Amino acid sequence: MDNRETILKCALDLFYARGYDGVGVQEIADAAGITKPTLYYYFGSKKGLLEQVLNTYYSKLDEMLGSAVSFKGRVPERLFQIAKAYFAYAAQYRKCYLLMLSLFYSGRESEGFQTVYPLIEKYYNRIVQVFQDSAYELGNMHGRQRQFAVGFIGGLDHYLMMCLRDGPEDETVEISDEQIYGIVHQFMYGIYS
Amino acid sequence: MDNRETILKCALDLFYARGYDGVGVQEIADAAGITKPTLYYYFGSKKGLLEQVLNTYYSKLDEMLGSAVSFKGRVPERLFQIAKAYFAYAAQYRKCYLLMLSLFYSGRESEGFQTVYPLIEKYYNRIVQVFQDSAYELGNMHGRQRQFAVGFIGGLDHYLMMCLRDGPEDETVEISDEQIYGIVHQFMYGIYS
DNA sequence: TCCCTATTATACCAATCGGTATAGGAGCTG
DNA sequence: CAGCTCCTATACCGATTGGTATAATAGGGA
Repeated sequence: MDNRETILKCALDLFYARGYDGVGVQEIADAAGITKPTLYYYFGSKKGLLEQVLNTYYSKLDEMLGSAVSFKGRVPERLFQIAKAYFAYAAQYRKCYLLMLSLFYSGRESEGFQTVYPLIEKYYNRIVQVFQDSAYELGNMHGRQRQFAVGFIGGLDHYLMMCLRDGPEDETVEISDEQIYGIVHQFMYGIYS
Repeated sequence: MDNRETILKCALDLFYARGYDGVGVQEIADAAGITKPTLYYYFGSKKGLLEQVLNTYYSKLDEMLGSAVSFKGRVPERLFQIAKAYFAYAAQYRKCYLLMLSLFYSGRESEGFQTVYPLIEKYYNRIVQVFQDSAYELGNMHGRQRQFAVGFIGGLDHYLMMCLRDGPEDETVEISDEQIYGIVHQFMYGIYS
């Protein structure tokens, strides 16, 4: 593993554990076993480093979600495929996923939020599109496509955070198809069914 | 407004906008028009200041949720009452609510998370209890009370964040009973109904 | 050999970090 | 008046912040 990759990995670990603002550049350099100029040679600035961390791992989400979104079928099945891809990503790239989540929830004027926002918006719109495309099946949503998308992703995010955050460090958390099905089902049909 | 209150208010504003780690003590003192020793006289440390900010506004949530939780009725009606109280709190104490949310989502090893966690856990357990108490009505939940509670609060939180965060600063965001009813209804019966 | 580019470390910068030692003023009680 | 408590500001602490000027390395092509 070359220096660049080592730095990326250490930065992710530290940002995940203590937050973007809570970690200094020096500390990342120490963890990676290099010095600050090396870090600045590759990333230019602390913000540049965060961008690279996020972009590197976000591209994986984009891929994994891609095939799920284009899956043809009825709405429950499509949402299940999406949730499955989403969960698989979150489980595999757990730290980056949780880091993105925490940045998304952080203050609007913070550098972290501003860096992650464009990425999040991108995949939000993909999910909105899914509901949009399902208008013939779901009936008139009265413009609530966005609300559905927000509710759907919000449910997944919240569930994942609770599952992943408390799990053992550096160990893959298994989420079964039954669990995923249960969550999607609840979203579709409520808790009474 | 005395110095203590001024400091609390300014700290909340700044923490909300740029995060706990993103704001220095000096900046808070400047915003409040006092000096650092005054701040340290009242709060002892930066963490102490955060604790006081959170406790001050959290106690309101505790009150507002209290009567809603003890409301007698069937599950949908109870959840509606809780959601209503929760939304009222979030709208009224918007910055503190969103600050708590962002701290809750931040890294486990950060000071912010550790400060807010005990508070969050407290009201989470109250909601879990509601589902617990409704076992006779919801049937065997197979120990999923916690999952229901997480899903319910997660839905409210996510919805609120999207509503409140983008709204105009220092202006109350109105959330109608119809909206609240819609969200609770979706939680209970899904999006198909 | 010489040069060029890519990569790295030493040593430094001003500014800010959280926090404090010290002392002075205001107001009350005796 | 003295003495006390409450509150506040000046001035400072060592450590760390994000970031950089400079130069030394190493390797490849000519």
